[in-house]
Parts: sequence; C-alpha cells; structure tokens
Amino acid sequence: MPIFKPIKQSRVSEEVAEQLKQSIIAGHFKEGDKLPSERDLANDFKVSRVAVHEALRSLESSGFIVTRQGPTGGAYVTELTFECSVNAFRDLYIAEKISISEVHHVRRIVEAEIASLAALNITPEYARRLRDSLEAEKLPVECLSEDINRKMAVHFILAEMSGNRFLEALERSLMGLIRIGIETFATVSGEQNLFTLHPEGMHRPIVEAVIAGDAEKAAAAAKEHAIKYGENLGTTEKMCREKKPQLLPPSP
Amino acid sequence: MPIFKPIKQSRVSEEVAEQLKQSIIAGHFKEGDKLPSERDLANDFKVSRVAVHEALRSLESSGFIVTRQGPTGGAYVTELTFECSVNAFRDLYIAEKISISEVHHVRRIVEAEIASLAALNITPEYARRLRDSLEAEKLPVECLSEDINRKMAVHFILAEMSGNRFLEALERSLMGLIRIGIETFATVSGEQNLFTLHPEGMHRPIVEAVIAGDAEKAAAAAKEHAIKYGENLGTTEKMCREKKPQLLPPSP
DNA sequence: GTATGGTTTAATGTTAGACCAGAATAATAT
DNA sequence: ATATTATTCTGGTCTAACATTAAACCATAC
Repeated sequence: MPIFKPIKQSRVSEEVAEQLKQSIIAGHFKEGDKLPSERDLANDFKVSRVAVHEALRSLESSGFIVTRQGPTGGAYVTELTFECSVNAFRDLYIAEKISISEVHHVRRIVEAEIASLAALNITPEYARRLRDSLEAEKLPVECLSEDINRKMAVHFILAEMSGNRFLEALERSLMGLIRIGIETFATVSGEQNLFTLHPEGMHRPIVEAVIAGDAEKAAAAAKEHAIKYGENLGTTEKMCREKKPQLLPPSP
Repeated sequence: MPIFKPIKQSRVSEEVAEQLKQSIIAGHFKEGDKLPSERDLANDFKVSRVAVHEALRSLESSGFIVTRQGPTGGAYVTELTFECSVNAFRDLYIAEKISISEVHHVRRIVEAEIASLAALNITPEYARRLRDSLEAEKLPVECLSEDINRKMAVHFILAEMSGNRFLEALERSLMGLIRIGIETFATVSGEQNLFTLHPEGMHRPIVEAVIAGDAEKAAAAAKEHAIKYGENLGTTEKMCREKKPQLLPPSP
C-alpha cells in the first residue's frame, strides 16, 4: 500500500519558467512590461542566476518574451505570435516528418476555407489592401526572398480576413513551410528560376471572387490555385532530398 | 556602401544547439544514439559546460533529444514527434490567441478531409482497429482523462489512416486543444459531467462509412459529428473565461 | 545463497562568483 | 554646443566546485 507519494522533482529552471509563464498568463505581467532582472529573480526564487537565465531562454524560445542588454534592457513580455506554430512545423519538416506534398494537400482545403470566409468578411478597407498587394506583385524584385514575400502577402491578408486565428496560424505555418521548400530547392538546384514562384496575377481570380463576396467562387479559385501551384513541387522535393539530403536551411 | 557584412553574433549556446541539430538532421546521430557528454562537448566546441547544457536543454524542449542522469545517462536522440506542434498551439490557446470555437471550426474541415482520405485507405487491419476502438468507448472509465483518451482514440487512428502526416499533426494539435478545453471547463465548473464528452457510439457513422470505403459519406459524417459536438463548447468557453480567467491548466 | 545495504562511478543538475559585452546615461573636456 | 569619456545597469559567459541521480559492483549478515 503506497502511502508515500513520490517526491516531486523537476528541474529548477523549469519551475522558474513555469511560474513566470503563469504570471504572464495571469496578467501579472502584461505585454510590454519588463520582468525583474535576472539577478533580482534569482534572489526572489532563491535559485542561481544560471537557472533563471535558462528559464528566461526557454520563455524566449517559446515566444513569450524578448531580451535586450543594457541599462534599459532586460526581459520584456511580448505578444505571443503565430510564429511558434510556424517553428514547430518547420522542425517537423527539416526532420523529414512531413513533406511538402503533404503540406500542399492541406493547403488546398485550408485556403479554400480561408477564401470562403474572407469573401464573407469583405470590407472596402480589405478590398483596398488586397488590390494593393496584387499590384505589389508586379514590382521588380531583386532576390528570391523578396519575391516570396510579395507573393505570399495576399495569402496573409486573406488569412487575417477569415477571422479565425487558428486558420491564420495554420496558413502562416503553411507559408513558412512552402518558403523553406522553395528556398531549399533553389539552393540545391543552384538556379532560382527553375523552381521559382508562379508569375504575378495568379491570385487575381481569388481576390476578385473575395471582393465580390462570392464565397463559393472564392473557395473554388483558391483550391484551383493551390492545386495548380503545388503539383510540380512534390516530385521536385523528392528529387532534391535524394540528391542532397543534408542541404537544408538552418533555422533562424 | 556596405562592403563588409556584419559579424554574425548570436549566443554561444544557440550556435552549439544549431550545430548539434544539424548533426542530428544530417544523420550523424541517429535515433537512439547517445550524444557525447556535456564535458566532452564543451571540450570539443571550446565553450563552457553551461553553454552546452543550455544548448541541450533547448534541443530537449524542441523534442530532438531526451536526457537522463546517471552513469548510463546522457543526451539521447529521439524521434521528433508531432508533440511540438501540439505544444505550440497549446501555448497559443493559453495565451488566448486562439479560442476553442475557432478550433472547432477548423476541426470541421480537417476531420472531414481526414475521414475522406481514411475511407480511401481502408484495410482489414485498420477496420479491426477502428472497431476495437469503438468497443473500447463503451468500457467504464474512472476519470475524465481516461474518458477523453478513449473517445479520442478513433480520431487518432483516422488521422493516421489519412496517410498525410501534416493532417495527422494537425489533428493531434486539435485534439490537444480540445482536451485542454474540456479539462479546463470541468475544473472551472467543478462538475465533470456538465461539459462531459459526448456519449459513446457517436463515432459509429464515421467509422462505418470509412470501413465501407465511402469517402463522401465519411466526410459528411465527420463534419456532422464535429458540428454537433462543438456547438455548445464555444459559449461554454466564453463563460468560463469570464468567470475564472486565471484558472488554466499548467503546461506539462 | 540470497537479500539487504553500502560504495563506486559517470553522468547531468545546480550553485557561486567573477568577468565580459553592450547600451543608455551622465559627466567632462574641447 | 558638441564631442568624448566614464559610469552603470543589464544580459552573456566562464570557471570551478558541489549536489543529485542511477547503474553497477561489492560486502556483509542471515
């Protein structure tokens, strides 16, 4: 008969991180607030500065805080962004637990839903932003990365318009993965243009349907776009991975 | 004219973590392999043990390794699981960047797609597992957590059957969020049964359609199930968050 | 012979204290 | 006034030691 409960023992820094996290979540520290300095926290928690340092690092990698040096520096609470989900899926991709072709499959259904919802939430302001981003696609670019940003902008706007932040996080994750895929293939092949992005204007049918408020048409256009763009990447990815499996972009 | 590139200076532990990560990805260390000890790594990298320790901690929180103490201990490479995406979305939820009602919206489209794909990939073995998990739902449970596990099992099988690991990661994330939602509401309300899971057998229409290989019927059944189950949770969540916003489950 | 309990050992976990580096501010010299 | 320098507060890092853990080994009492 086990009367004695096992002594709880987790790592000190984890407990510190957990308490700080809970403090932030509970609203004790709000966005923009500065946490006490590492030395003060170490004193309060009665642990070493190293332990506090590790805890803060953990919170930073989770996206809860940013740290700066200097007299006005320290750990500042930030708004948790969707970047954490982007990073999680990026790790899964580079560990080859998911492939770009699988990503594209999901993209089809997610972007169809996003386009559909966006059409229902259209406003003059959103219409203007969508048109602007379509125009921006035409501008000359000087590097692949900039080209990707321009072409993805409209997807980010549509995701925001959906009004569903889970969908938005998902779309950002999808875009993050596709970005890595494109950049990897470009690096491996040595030629940027071989697997470049689609030409400008391919988003026009989606945007027009959304601005018209036609949800069904928008969904169909989004689905068609995703299928058309994604069909060549699956095989390309496979080829590249066989060729140079170790050549993968480092995480930021 | 900036000819000189800025000297890259990131934190030592981050560089160590990055190099180790790349080593693992490149296959230099495979699953189950043991990394050198912290002292050896510190010696190899010419940095302090603290820096190595932090790097290993970072890799551990990302899910690349596990560490144990003792003579046979050390850092062992593990297979990266979908848990990292689950954790990312969990953080977004507890930071109130996404809500359960948004999760349920996404669930509708994701599970419809999963059910559809599962129907196309049905095998006798999968059929058996699905039936077993339906039967298991009928067994008596002694705690909420166990009940949740039983009821979610069929969803995990269907996600696996979809053959799309991104969808699988997504479904696991959805289930993780719904689990937190259920447990939170149960804790806040004080009564487990008030917001309990649906009764057993509600998955039967989905499973039957999948076993029959009818993709459309399966998708429809899954969608209907998600809608039916999710409709009450949105309002419940809102009520609970207003009532006790600080009462959120700690992260594991 | 076996079971209990101590010892060794090799690894991570933690600490304390020192010093380095960077950024804002204050003081000072030109 | 302005440019320079010093101060100071912050995180970042290192060293060296000690604490904890868990496996393996050994010794002793029954």
